[in-house]
Amino acid sequence: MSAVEAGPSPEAAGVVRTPRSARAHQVVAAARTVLEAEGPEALTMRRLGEELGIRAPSLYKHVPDKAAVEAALIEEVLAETGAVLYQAVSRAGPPGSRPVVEALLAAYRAQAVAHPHLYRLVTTGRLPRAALPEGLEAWSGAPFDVAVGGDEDRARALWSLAHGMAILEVDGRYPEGADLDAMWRAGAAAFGP
Amino acid sequence: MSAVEAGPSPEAAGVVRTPRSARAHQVVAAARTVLEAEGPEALTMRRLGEELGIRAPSLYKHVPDKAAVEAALIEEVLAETGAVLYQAVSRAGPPGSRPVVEALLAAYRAQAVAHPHLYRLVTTGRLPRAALPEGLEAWSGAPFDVAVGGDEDRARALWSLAHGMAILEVDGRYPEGADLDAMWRAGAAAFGP
DNA sequence: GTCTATACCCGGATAGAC
DNA sequence: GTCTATCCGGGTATAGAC
Repeated sequence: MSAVEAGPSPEAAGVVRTPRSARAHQVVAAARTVLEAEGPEALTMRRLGEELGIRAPSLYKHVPDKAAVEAALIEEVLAETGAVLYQAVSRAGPPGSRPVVEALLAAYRAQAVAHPHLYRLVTTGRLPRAALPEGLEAWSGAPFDVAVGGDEDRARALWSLAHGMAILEVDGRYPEGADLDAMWRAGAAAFGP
Repeated sequence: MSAVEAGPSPEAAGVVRTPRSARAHQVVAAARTVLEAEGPEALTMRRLGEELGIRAPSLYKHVPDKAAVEAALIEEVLAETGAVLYQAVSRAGPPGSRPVVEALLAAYRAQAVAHPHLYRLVTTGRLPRAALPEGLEAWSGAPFDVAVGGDEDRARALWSLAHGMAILEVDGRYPEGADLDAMWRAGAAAFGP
């Protein structure tokens, strides 16, 4: 794992984004639109072709395969999420403080709930690391290090808590009447100093 | 959500398990074997037919569809996991104590790591609640209530932390050199009194 | 009541013509 | 760069043999 520090953008941290042709970019944009609006079942190559006014096989001139489209989407979302989390953390107070933990969790939850299908795509199953820019994954998670004041193990535990609450909320796993705001507060309290 | 209390078995808590024909039971057993050994891509109706020495279409005389097979598997695993977690919690010390939290997390992690494909099946995506016995889901999670001494919000946060750490570990999401034992300890410390 | 054969639909992907 | 034709694999409905 390369040493990447939290910051406002991946590029500022020395992470090199994957270059893509204009047409490939359109494919990825279409994929994002379809996935966000209609979910993963709708994300088919035929559907992406439709969206761009061409036949599905033609897509393969611009993009290697479906997995590559998804990887590109994951790259976009990791970069955006990392930036949002960094913003939240850098405004809330000194590293390691309770307000920072609260701000980080609030921002994390908001991202997940606002884009549930994207959130699942990025966080579920194995990550296609080979297709992602070196260092991007670590950079996007760096705000958690800031929030806990540097302890790696605690940072990973806090990230795990955030992901657990986010994915279970997005997947509708909590019981009907559960007070999710109160649960997120309890989570912040457990990691607040 | 019906009021279900933690206990050694779902039946003891008044949860009624779904009845199934002997042949249907064999189908579910085969599904478990295939899924555990080879993962979700291998879990196809044709493959289950092979396993039982019949053609795939014949399976539909015993089982409504593939989703029902998965739901039956989920039911089995929820019952088993709930029992294991109850065991762990009931031996470790008084409800709400730090040793109980540690024992619960250790048992939870062990279950997930021992059966990663089953763990993903049960915890990923939406739960097919309509196909599950009333109360089973709540019963299987009740040990978390015991572990935190009754606070619902804290119990849900602890469950979320456990799931977050378990799924990220099983999915290989932590960086190469991460000390996962230390992370789980940090998680327990956050929720230990 | 149990199984088989057949067939349909869908989705990913390739080959080769224009 | 786009097309058409085509293959493959997976879920599953139907018809009918025994």
